[in-house]
Amino acid sequence: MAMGRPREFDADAALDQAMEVFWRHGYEGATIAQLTEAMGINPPSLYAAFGNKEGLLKAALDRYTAKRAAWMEGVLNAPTARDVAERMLMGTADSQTDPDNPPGCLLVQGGLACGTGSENVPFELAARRALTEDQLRERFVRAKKEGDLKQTADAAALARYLSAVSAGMGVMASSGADREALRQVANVSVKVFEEQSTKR
Amino acid sequence: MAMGRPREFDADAALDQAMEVFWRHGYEGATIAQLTEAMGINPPSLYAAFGNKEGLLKAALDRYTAKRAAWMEGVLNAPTARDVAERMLMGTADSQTDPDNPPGCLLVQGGLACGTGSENVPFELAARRALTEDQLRERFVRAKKEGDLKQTADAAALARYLSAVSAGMGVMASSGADREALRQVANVSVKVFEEQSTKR
DNA sequence: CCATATCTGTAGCGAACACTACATTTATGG
DNA sequence: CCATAAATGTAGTGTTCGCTACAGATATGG
Repeated sequence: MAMGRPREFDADAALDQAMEVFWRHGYEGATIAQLTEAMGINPPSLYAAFGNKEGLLKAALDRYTAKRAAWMEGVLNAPTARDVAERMLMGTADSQTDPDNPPGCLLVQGGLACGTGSENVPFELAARRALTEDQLRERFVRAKKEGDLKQTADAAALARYLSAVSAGMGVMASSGADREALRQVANVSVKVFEEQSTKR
Repeated sequence: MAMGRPREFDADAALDQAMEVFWRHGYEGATIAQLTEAMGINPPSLYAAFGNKEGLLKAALDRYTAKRAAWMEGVLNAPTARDVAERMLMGTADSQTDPDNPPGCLLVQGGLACGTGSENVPFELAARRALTEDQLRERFVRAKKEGDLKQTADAAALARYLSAVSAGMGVMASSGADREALRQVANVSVKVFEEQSTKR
């Protein structure tokens, strides 16, 4: 069997560039011309590798979550629920205002409402946001078992709350909120967990 | 001076329909064809009345905030900072899951990141979100003067926090979160204000 | 009743969109 | 060294986008 001509570009490096275009302009605002230029390839290479624009988005989202996995593991490994919340929100504040990437969060501004024909893009983003929320909820269930979170605490509600605050910070960051503003929000938000924690 | 042929459609009623299209599909996802059909007019009437697509969005945003003004006044008239927060977040949870309008918040999903040529749409939305945050901040300054909010409380940070939570709830609502889920977030969020309030 | 001014509907403008046909190039398997 | 298979670059495809020219309709001012 012949194997065909090998790909000349690095798919991961190209995805990093595509990710940034989607991040900055949203799914519908990003054009194939912008994407191919940033990726350093021509349209046929893009379509051969990723199928279509939506396939490219999914691949970029996979890479986005993969890159954040290590950080997220560090968040979940914090000793207490309160520390999980603090690491989560402070890390979110910092990454959403990191000059090395576009402001905000790809999973938020990538496309909350889309036009006819792209209806599942918002669902795609929502599904990936939900994964983080699930991880947090399970972590808080564990925190209750371990006793650092009150038995009366609602793990699902707390996880949803953290998810909402992160998304809200993403909205603010996307329109220019600076790091200090987001850290203020994080600091206020964490107080909820101090009230829900057992005294030490 | 001649006055010309009078307009045959009701501008406010047409704006209500345009608002809903922008709300459901976002600025870039909404097409002129969808807008004109929903508004019951033809493109020349739209352009004569609102200039262009962005002008129509601004007019729709004006109407959106005008319609919410009465509700917002009720929020700010709550007796204490804690009650302001509760009314704000509970009302947000309800309106963002009201079956009479699209899920979520127009000022959030209308367009956080846009393509080349629509760069000021996100700023337009952000400016209007900032107005609400300003109102909240001033209300919390008043609450400190009136004594129901601790003197150590940071009015600006609390306003930003409420703004972030509302936006985050909008993100969740846009992807199908139900009313109960948003109310859970609201309930958790309000706890911050109980800690920042003076004992009674 | 006419001149002027504005709205309305039809019809279509140029540009940009996502996407692809096709010939060429570059690898592998035998 | 040839047949096969896949990626590439050029140069488009048809469609949809926001927007508008134009002619006819409908009001007012004098």
